[in-house]
Amino acid sequence: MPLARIDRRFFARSVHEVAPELIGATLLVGGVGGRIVEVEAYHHTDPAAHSFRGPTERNAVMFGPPGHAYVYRSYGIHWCLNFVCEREGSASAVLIRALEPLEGLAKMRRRRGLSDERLLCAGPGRLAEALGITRAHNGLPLDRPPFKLIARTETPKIASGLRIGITKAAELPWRYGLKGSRFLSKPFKAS
DNA sequence: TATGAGATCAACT
DNA sequence: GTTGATCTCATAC
Repeated sequence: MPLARIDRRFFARSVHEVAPELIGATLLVGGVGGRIVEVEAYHHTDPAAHSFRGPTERNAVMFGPPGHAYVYRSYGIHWCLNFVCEREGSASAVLIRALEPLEGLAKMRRRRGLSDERLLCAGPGRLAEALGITRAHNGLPLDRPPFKLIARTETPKIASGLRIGITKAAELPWRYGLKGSRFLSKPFKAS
């Protein structure tokens, strides 16, 4: 079965198209990773997006070309991984929130310190730690090593709902997930 | 099970 | 000086 790589042109579209299509795709960083089961879209019209107030030193990558990684420090402790999408007036990106671990389990467990498999990548901070994401990955293209993105081979059932952990524009339903997955950072309401 | 504190950086007021 | 796209551990119910 051909494993189609996703190249950076995939991201040259609206976040709202890209985000749900990423569910079910496989993300590997240095050969370690798994299937994407949860993402959130951050659009430039969205007060919760880092790009909302214009470019800064931190979010500069979001204002660059699509198909690159935007990595930022969250709450001073965690790293969070985003995929930059097309600018529609201003910058936008997809936050990768959870993976189903498939490759390099031992390595991920070591990095995370003997964690339950279900919690290895369930949440943006955990995911970044398990994949070894740091500032060094900020601005790297997603279609070149150490990144490897593989297109999904079938269309999964997508759930959508409210985003998590934010206070601004929390009512926007721009969180997407793989329906029924046990690797989500939080369950979606049944719908 | 549920709430609360702490860790600690960059942007914002 | 405060707050946030978070997580973990501790203590309380």
